[in-house]
Amino acid sequence: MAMSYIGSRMLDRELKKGSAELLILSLLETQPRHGYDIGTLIEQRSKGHLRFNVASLYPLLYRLEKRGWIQGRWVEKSGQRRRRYYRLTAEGKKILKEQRNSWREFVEAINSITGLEHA
Amino acid sequence: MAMSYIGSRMLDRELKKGSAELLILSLLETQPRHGYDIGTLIEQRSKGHLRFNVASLYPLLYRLEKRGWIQGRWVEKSGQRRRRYYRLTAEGKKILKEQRNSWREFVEAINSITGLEHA
DNA sequence: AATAATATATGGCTATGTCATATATTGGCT
DNA sequence: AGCCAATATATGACATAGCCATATATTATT
Repeated sequence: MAMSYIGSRMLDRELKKGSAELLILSLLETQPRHGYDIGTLIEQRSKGHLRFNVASLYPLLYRLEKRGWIQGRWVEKSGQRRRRYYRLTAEGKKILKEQRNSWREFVEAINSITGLEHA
Repeated sequence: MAMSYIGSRMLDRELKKGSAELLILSLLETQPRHGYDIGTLIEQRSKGHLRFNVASLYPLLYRLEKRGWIQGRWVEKSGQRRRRYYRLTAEGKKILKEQRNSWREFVEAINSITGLEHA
């Protein structure tokens, strides 16, 4: 029944749903990357605050590819397991720009309501 | 089947899921308020950027009350439809503090990843 | 040989916002 | 009086997307 809410754990989980796409698109902006790389990068750069479960990450990559925002290709190298590298498409770049603006507006809106109510 | 994604509409929608609790707890910090008041306040203070559907708002209030974070009571006044006013409980204040910290960390984490990737 | 790290994959679960719709009251307009 | 907008709360069915658990396979380390 899932009875225990740790409060901020709950917040984190739900917030991630909205930011996952923006994170991935951002990381693919300058260079193609494979899934595992994206996952570890998010964890490292956020200093462990954000961690994506692989069961969220790979399905999300498939969705983004299906929508035409990213494009993947298999790369096989000797001495390495095969990897699927994703690059940002033209459409993806457009969406990234939109989502960056949207994110900024969202943060401002939340802060305007939650930051020191009386003010 | 929901086939069309407008990009940033998607981001907005999902992000709201994680911030709804924080918004409501924040608005109840200084004074008790009823549901409809909370809904309109969120819309006004965010200058229309955030708008909560009533079908999200009321069930959320019931959940928060069930968890003991807020406490509601009916108020009936002549010349007014009855309203249910919610106030923040001691537990709710604790959670609000946690969620504020969590929100700040979250924004920092996202910005550290999405803000100008090369840097 | 055993274990850890790398790398991708998926079925079932859960949480929560949305759409659509419903009920009631109050106030303003014509 | 009749109509409609705003106020105020309520709920069933649906969609989305991250999580848990588990699986497979390759490479590196002990």
